[in-house]
This record gives sequence, C-alpha cells and structure tokens, in this order.
Amino acid sequence: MKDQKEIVRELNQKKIMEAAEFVFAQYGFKGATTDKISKQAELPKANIHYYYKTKENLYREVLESILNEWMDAAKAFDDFDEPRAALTKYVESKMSYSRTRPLASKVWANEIIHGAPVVGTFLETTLKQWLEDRIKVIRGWIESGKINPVDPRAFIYLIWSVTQHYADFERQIEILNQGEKFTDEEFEQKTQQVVQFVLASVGL
Amino acid sequence: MKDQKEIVRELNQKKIMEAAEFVFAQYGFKGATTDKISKQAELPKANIHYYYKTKENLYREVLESILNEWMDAAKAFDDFDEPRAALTKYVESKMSYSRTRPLASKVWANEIIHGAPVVGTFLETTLKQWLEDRIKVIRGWIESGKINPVDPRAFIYLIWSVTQHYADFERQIEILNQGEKFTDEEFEQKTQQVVQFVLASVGL
DNA sequence: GTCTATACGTTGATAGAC
DNA sequence: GTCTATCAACGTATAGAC
Repeated sequence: MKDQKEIVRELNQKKIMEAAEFVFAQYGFKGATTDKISKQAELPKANIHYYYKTKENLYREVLESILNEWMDAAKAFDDFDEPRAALTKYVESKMSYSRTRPLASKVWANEIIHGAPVVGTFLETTLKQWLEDRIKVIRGWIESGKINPVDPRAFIYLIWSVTQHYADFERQIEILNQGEKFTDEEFEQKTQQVVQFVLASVGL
Repeated sequence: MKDQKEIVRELNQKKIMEAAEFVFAQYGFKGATTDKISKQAELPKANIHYYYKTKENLYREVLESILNEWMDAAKAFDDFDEPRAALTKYVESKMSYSRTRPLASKVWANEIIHGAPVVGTFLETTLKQWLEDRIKVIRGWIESGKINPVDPRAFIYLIWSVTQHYADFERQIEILNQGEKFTDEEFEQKTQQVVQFVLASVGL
C-alpha cells in the first residue's frame, strides 16, 4: 500500500515534470528558471530543489521521460512486415506524437540544436542501433523490389523531419494557417497527406 | 570615401554579428551571454553594448540578416516555370543554405520553437504572402496535370522540414553517421536524394 | 516533508578614464 | 570611439524554522 506521503510525492513530481517540460519547451534550458517552473507547477521554488536537487537534474529527467516515449513510438515501425503498412503505421504514430506531445518534441529539438550535450550518449548507442536495424529492414525491401532504391538513412531523416516539423514549428504553421490552430479533422488530413508523401517518395 | 573610423566600425560590427550568430545558435537567446559573444568576437564586452545597445537589439539584427538571406534563397522557386526544374532548383538552394549557413538555420529554428516572439510579424506578413503566392503556382501545376494533386501547404512544409533538418539536426546526423561530418561529396549525394524524394512525392 | 528567508554567483548594462 | 571597473538585478541553491 502507498501511504499518504508517497501519494503526495508522486503527485508533486508529476506536476513538476509537466511544468518543467512546458517551461523548457517555451524558454530553452537557460531561459527556463526554477521560479517559472515552480509557479507553473503551483509549488514553492524550494520544493523543486527538494525533489530534483538541481535544475540540470530536472532537465535530464524530462529528457529521459521523452526518449522513453520516443522509443515506444518507434516500435510502430515493426508492427507490419510489408513496407506500405509498416511505413503508414510509423508515420501515423510519429504524427500522433507531434499532435499530442508537441512540448516534448520541442524540448528534444532544442537539445539537439544546441549540440546534444545531455542526450549525446543516447544518440550514440540506443538511437544509432535502432537506426541501423531499421536500415537493414529497408535494404531488405529494396532488394526484394518492394520499394524503389533509396538511401535508407536519408529516407528515415525525411520521415523524422516532416513529422516533427508539425510539433517544432507549430507556431509558424499556426500563423501561416490564418492564425488558427489545426482542428482534429485538419490534422488528420495532414497526417494522411504526409503518409502519402512518404509512400510516394519510395514509389508506393 | 570611407574614413578610418567607418572601416573599423564596419569590421567590428561584422565580427560581432558573426560571433552573435554563433553564440545564439549554440546557446539560444537566454543562454547566449554578451560576455561569450564578446570573447568570440575578440572585443571587449562594452563594445557590444556600444554598437548594439542591448542584447535583444543585437538578436533582432541577427534575425533580420537571416531572413533577408532566407528570402533570397526563396527566389530560386521562381527561376523556372516547369515543376521539375523549379522544385529541383529550390530544394538544391535550400540544401545549399543548410550546408553553408547551419548556424543561421539554428537561430531561426530556435526562435520559432520558442513561439516566434521577435519574427512573428514577419511570418504574418512577408512569409505568409510568399507562401500564398507559391501555393497558387502549385495549384496551377496540379490543374494542368503536371503534378499529382497534393495539399500545397503540406508540400511546402515537407520541403522546408527535410532541407532544414540537415542544418538544425546536424549534430544528430553527425553522431548517427559514425561520428563523422558529411564530406562535400556525401552532402551532394544527400542533396540529390532529397531532390528525388521531393519530386517523387508529387509524382515526378 | 514543506516553505520562508537569504546567501552567493552570474549577467546585462553603464560610468567615466583614456 | 575604446575599454576597465563597477553596479543593480536576477537566478540557483540552501539553511533552518515549522
């Protein structure tokens, strides 16, 4: 059984993590202050330091939770053997992530733009391995003539960039879309269009 | 004739602008300090404030110079009437920009991710107009059956995202590419692959 | 475990000598 | 026009009362 204190602890940590993701996405690591995060979390500033010791520590935890989700979404690539179904599922999964977790995507983009000081090791190990395994799958599709011969690496970057664009450049897209955010229907249409682009780019 | 002082002034401003772009790209607006910029420019900190008054002012000037270049690159879209030539030229132009000016692209991405506080007005006016004019061109291509029917907006976003990815996510790409930066030949190959993806996505 | 009050470092900006 | 010395504001982190 969880006692009262443990429940409070988990609740507070959840509030802090959500607030931190919000503030880190909006202001970047340096621009985010523990004061802003504490106000967003509706907790005193000292509590932030009580739970996470340092701001950098908190940032690391936020990134870690993001990459766990990222790896989950990546699994969609392997749900089907045939390229059309596998790619459709993967792109839909990535677009859904951009829709529901744009803040997470922005924190991630920010971290990479600034040279991946914290997640560098993850990129070198886990992500690199994931990519190389998927490259093998794509090469298999090419060799069996199921898709056009393309550079598998460049193809994966195409998928990542176009799907993440809808999260990271949300604000630009909103302004160019008559100042209105996408409705759910509009976003679903964009998702299907992105799926078509990705399939067409390898001849499907 | 320019006198000595004017020459020194221009030289110093150039040094400061380059240093500022470098530091803003690497650390973001908040993370960039006037101290870091001055050291990068090899000038005393007070000179930064003498020439640009405030850090925000300097940031605005950097963004302005970037969007001027951006608009220049955008002209490549109109060099040819036929979709194949026009799109090839435009994508090559964008990829070349990502290769030669990755710092500028990163500063821009950072600004958008954080909600476009400074360039919001530009997006609402100049960029919106540019986009709508190009959408008309794309619709023309679709109506005359030259390319497949696609959502023109989503298509432009595809081009922007995939080309800018090579600048903004440079570090991630480098790590995934066995820790090596692209050679000129490799980048040229990626460029041609991106051109093929973009053309294929509309049936060319 | 929680929070107020505060110490200490950093940073943007400027005054004033040269 | 240039630069050293300095200040005021802010931000991270913690001590210590509750």
